[in-house]
Amino acid sequence: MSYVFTNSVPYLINRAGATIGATFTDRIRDRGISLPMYRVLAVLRQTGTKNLGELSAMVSKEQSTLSRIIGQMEDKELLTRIRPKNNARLVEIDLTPQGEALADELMPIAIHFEKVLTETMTAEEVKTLKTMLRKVFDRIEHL
Amino acid sequence: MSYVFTNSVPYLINRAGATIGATFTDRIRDRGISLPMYRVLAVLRQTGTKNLGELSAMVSKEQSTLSRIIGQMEDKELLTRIRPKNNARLVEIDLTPQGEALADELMPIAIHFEKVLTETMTAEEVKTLKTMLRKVFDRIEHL
DNA sequence: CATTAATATATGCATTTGCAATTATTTCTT
DNA sequence: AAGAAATAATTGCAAATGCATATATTAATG
Repeated sequence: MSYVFTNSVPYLINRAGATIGATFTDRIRDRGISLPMYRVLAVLRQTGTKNLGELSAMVSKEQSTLSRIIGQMEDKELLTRIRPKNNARLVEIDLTPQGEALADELMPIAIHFEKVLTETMTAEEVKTLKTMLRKVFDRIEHL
Repeated sequence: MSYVFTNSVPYLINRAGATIGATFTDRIRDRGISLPMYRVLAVLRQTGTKNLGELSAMVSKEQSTLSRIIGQMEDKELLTRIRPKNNARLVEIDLTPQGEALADELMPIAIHFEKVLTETMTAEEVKTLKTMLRKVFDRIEHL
């Protein structure tokens, strides 16, 4: 079968991702945070303490960009950055109570997105979609 | 079932999309074009003449950003920008022969990506993945 | 145990991006 | 047909981004 760009996996993923991201950004703008900031809140709320490198991998942002985002979030007192005494090249990033509260406040929006995006799919289709998205991600290292 | 951010559709889509994009960018850097530029080449090669608004929708980039990207590509003589006589608020964008040649040159890379990303899936799984990505995109307007 | 290598984060700087406002053209209304 | 509204593209500007480099700390090596 011939290759058609607008039918390719990267194209379809980017189109969906960019559009969801723009819409979510609109929805959280009034809270004064950006989409990458939301992702940081959500990851930390879910998993607890992370250092910058781990967070960078989880939110799919360059470490240098994320370093600055974390700095801004620290200024907003959404999180704290502390260098552990036993290994001072790391920086442990933790949500403050305000950060946790904001993450909790935004959670219903994210739940709503998930619901609307998947409500016309069968449970099986949702499962396959997510499994394939993980598989795509895992295949990138073989490119 | 409880909501888990890193298991959500937006998270999984963004993670896959951002990582594919970064990898593809690495792969085309030596040709002197960016990922958005590649997408413009690929869409125009596939579909022919487009105006800015149409292109913006197809490559999922803000019109203002795309306007500048198109300007750069015009400088590189990859495409032309013409205001049609019959409707001069539009601008018709077309690949030059050099633009077509570059699109053709990059096509094997895109084909390779598609192959590697999907080669561990069944045909049925690929079909479901793509159908669900289109469905996700279509659902965004209901958010 | 002193040097070198490796790891983790942060910063300098040029480029890219997105929002808002602007310009240009066409369409609608009366 | 004139003025208002709508549509399309562009530009000003501040903020975000990514690459390269710098800084700081820990680990490895001779």
